[in-house]
Amino acid sequence: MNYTENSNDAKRRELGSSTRATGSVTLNDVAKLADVSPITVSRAINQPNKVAPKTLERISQAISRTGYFPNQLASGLASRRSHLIAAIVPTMANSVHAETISFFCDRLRDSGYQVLLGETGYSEDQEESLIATVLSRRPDGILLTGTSHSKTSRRLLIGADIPVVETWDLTPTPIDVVIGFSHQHIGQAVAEYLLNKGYRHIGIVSASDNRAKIRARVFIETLARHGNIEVAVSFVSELTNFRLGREGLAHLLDNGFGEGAVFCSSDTLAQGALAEAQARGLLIPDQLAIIGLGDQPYAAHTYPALTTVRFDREIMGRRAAEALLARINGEPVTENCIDIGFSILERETT
Amino acid sequence: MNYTENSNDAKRRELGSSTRATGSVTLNDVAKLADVSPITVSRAINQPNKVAPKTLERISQAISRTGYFPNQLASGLASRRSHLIAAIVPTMANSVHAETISFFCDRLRDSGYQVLLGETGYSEDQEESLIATVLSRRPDGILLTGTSHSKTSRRLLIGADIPVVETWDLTPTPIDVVIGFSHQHIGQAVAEYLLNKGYRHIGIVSASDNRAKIRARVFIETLARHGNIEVAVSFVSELTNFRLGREGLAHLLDNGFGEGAVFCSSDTLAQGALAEAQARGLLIPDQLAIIGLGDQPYAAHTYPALTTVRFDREIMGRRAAEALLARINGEPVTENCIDIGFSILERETT
DNA sequence: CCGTATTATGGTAACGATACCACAGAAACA
DNA sequence: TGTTTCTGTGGTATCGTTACCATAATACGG
Repeated sequence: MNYTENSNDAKRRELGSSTRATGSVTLNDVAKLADVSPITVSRAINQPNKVAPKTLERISQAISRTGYFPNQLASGLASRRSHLIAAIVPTMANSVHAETISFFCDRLRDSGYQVLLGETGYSEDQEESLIATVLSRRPDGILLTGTSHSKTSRRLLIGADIPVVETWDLTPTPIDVVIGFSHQHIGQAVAEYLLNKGYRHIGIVSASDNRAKIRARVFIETLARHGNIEVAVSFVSELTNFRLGREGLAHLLDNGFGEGAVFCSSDTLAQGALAEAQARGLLIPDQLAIIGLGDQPYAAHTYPALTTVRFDREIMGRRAAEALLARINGEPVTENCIDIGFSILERETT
Repeated sequence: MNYTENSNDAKRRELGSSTRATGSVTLNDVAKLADVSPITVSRAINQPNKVAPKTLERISQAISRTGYFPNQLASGLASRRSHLIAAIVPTMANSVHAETISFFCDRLRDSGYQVLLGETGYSEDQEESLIATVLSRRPDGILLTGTSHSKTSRRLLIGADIPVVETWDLTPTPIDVVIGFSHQHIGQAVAEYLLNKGYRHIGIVSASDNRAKIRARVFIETLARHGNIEVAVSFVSELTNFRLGREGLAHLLDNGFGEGAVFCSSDTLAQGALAEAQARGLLIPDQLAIIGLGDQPYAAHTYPALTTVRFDREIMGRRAAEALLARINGEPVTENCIDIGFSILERETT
């Protein structure tokens, strides 16, 4: 009964348009119009200096006349270069990551690479499945957040044989390149800073993601060792927000923490803590000192201005992009472990 | 001189491995091992219910034995479904957009679609070139921020013949579907709210992106019409931050704006303004009332708590994803203009 | 037990680009 | 002028997958 259709199909094929034709303009159409071979059009687009000026002119006219634009899927398949870079972050809802990615995109903009985004929600399992999914797009490189990955994740990444940049942390054993800062050192540095300022009654309001936990651990250890101080601890979830900061400090205060200094594991938490302290009428920093982490844009402008730990997200995002591009282009990357450092910005809350 | 190489190549080809072989496991390898045809493996992956259980079992063993994972570039090329959705935002550094994208990704996670990210930096030109680049990846759908696009952009998008969702605004003439809220109505509603509260001395600290300018215009018009009030105006850049909020309010106060109410075009600006007011010892809201926009997580917890205009980024992100998926799957989308509305949350700063 | 509907599988030809090699003609050199 | 290098271009095969059609095998109803 569908004989008619079949013969139609056959006719269509004879006429040169296949059953699966999409109607969209292809490189071939441009080539025909410009009266050159497809490969020359391809060269005109990708290596124009290898094509004679007159030919180039004819081709670019044909391109604009047909409204052609390339199909990067086909290009990626044939050239084994997808011109895609995957970026995997815990969550974009945390503005420090959003900012890093923003700088990362900026740096990539004019390189012909585009960013494939994935969120893990701080879960290693989800990271693993995300990595598998993302690798099936054959990205030319991948940006990861953190240095802690499941065995399978590492295996997949190594097997993919593409540049990998890990960020937000340091490790002596990166998969490929790591760009970040030491969370141990931050824990220690903040502890020592507070000791030097003379604080002896110290608490911490901390998120519970891996990196925050490391900072908290070293912070607590350092204070125990150097000042024989027992730290009052209040852990909140991985995802932090203003409310959790208020609640975290409230928890400390309601459980006997009087006056002293509190290290908050993010500026968001610190800002919440600040509000809670003010709501309770505590004098800052005389009765309660607060130090945050991240140097978010608002940190310099809270009232009083927030003391915080600063690290440069612009440098991290940009250098991550540069490292990936360098690796992709086969340039040697001399350092595979880049410490961007951090600093403590003393403002008015300590 | 390279005859030897040629004959090597020929030999290699005879042996079945071509010059361009990549070494990676393909569907064919799996098919051979499972002793079925490639197309059956493809079906086993994409429509497992169409394959006999025993065959399925053999294939999935072959897959895990070989460590195969699919090449989505090839898949996309052959099936004309890239399973890619492009998301274009002004900047991820603005947390309201980052959040929207986060919810958007969440909703898409288990659908097999992934997000290709692009930032326009609030520039229409950059949006245009970004759209062209992105479309060359043949995404199955695209999310845009705002409803104002260049002619070329519109032409490209319509030509691409894929679902398009515009967000963050409303328009009677969407390209395809629009999900957002009315910036005119916000300008009017905030003006009326302040009038009803009895304020007669009113200022505005506003960003200068399209949507903020529309809100500002209607705000000013409404106050002129209904209260015969001349609004003190302080415009800042497109990208807002805390500092600009302080400076914006300072500008107003230094130019003769005494006591009254100020509408800030984002909570970020409002927070900065709040700090500036406090630094100057102004009583809030008695001497200076402030209303923001966005209901950022911290807005409920500033001290005093910030009155603001709220709209639901979760709903916007999620519904945008759902609309795109529905369109892609050919389901009818009844409404092509979805107003998610907004509300004024009265807290302590007004 | 036969004809029909359904299920499971395969062969072949795309999808739209680039890699690889070959080669003609121009330019450079002896 | 003859030889060699360089420049510009094209032919063909391929990248790894799926669409389309065909067909064998099985189930089903009377």
